[in-house]
Amino acid sequence: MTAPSDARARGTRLPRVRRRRQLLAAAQEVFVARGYHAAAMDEIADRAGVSKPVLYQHFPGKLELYLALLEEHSEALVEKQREALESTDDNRQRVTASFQAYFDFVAGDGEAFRLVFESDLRNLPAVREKSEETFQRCAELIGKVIRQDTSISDEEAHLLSIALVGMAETSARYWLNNHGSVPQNAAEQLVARLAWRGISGWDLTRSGEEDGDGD
Amino acid sequence: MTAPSDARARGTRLPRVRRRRQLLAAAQEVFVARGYHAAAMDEIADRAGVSKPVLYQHFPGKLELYLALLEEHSEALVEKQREALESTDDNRQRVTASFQAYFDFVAGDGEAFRLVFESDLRNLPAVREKSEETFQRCAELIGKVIRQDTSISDEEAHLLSIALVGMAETSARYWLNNHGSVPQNAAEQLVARLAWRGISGWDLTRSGEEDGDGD
DNA sequence: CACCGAACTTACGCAGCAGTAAGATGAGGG
DNA sequence: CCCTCATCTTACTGCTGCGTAAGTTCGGTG
Repeated sequence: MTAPSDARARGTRLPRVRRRRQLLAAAQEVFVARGYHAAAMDEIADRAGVSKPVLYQHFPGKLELYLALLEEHSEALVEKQREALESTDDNRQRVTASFQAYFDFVAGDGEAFRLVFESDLRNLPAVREKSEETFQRCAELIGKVIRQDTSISDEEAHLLSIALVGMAETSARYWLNNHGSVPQNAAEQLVARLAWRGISGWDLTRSGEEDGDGD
Repeated sequence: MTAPSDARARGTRLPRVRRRRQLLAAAQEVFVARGYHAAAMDEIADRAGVSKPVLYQHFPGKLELYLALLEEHSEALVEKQREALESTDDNRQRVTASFQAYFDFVAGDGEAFRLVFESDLRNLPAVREKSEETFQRCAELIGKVIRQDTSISDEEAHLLSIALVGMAETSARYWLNNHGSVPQNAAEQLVARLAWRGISGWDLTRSGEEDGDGD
């Protein structure tokens, strides 16, 4: 039960780029564990086995350090999502792949998803914008697929995508926090099925329908 | 364009309970606008037309003040949700009512929903627990309905409920932030339809199904 | 009308933490 | 072997903002 990252080798000098990578890793751990506000620059430096001014030789301030991480992981999520949707032409498979991508993102990379989904700095415009932009880009990727294969209006497709992304994000986060009760695979499949049942064949039913009542 | 709340009557003495209510209202405005961290006790006091120590005669500290508001609005949401689900026996109607309740909650009460859904204090256990508890209670209300009318297993029903609540929360928040593009009514209906198509008749299809591919 | 207690004020202590001089240290080239 | 420059350290400053000590005003009651 020692520190998970390298506080190892306290007192070794590192070339610039290597040190920078390590500082980012240390910062991620601390920001994820404590959130932005409770994270102290001293602790980040400590965890990297280095003193505070070194941190300031690599990043102009706490905010920029945080934004670098946020940017990196936001991009990673969108990219994962894009790959998932391009991985197949079958829309049923696309839904599965898309949810899998969300769950993978949440399950991976030292819980970095908390920076993107649970930032305690959303009141800062720069952060809010980045978060929302990421969310929207994911939704837009899905919206494009929906529009492409249906006659749903742009506006409706957009809102439906938002709802689906919200569903993915929420269930993935919940699943991770209550690990152990359900394997990732089962959780993904279940939620993907819910989503697929929701959107598939949307064209065929129109606004007035009652759709039975079996629940 | 004066201050929306009562900084009016600076210098009037108020009986204890009345002052308390007013302080809570002032605090809500500031916490909603700035978030917990950026909210200053001085500003809250100012907005109530009073000096800081008065605040401390009503609440032991910033945190307790915040928790009082969080508690109040969390309870309101769960209650709204409970009423919605009890308002009818028709499950299709229940879904509509449930989403409507979410949208109403988000649309109402000076954006108090931001305290419950977008708190920048989630890293504090007390706050995290309250938020998650609220979320779970909403899901549980829905889960109970699902289980009651289907043969879905408890675990599956629970995860499905989580997904649905996530969908509601996300779409309601998104809808509010991008007001104007769609009327509340339309947004509610659209998302409710997505949800209903997702869960209704779940029993009839089983795990292996392909369910067509019309998108 | 004098007194009392609740409601309120000004003015400060104090702690945590981002960011910054100014100086030490060590690896590599001449 | 010594000079240089990048890397790193110790030790500080300054600010912001919560919480409080001590003193003031005003409505009501005997």
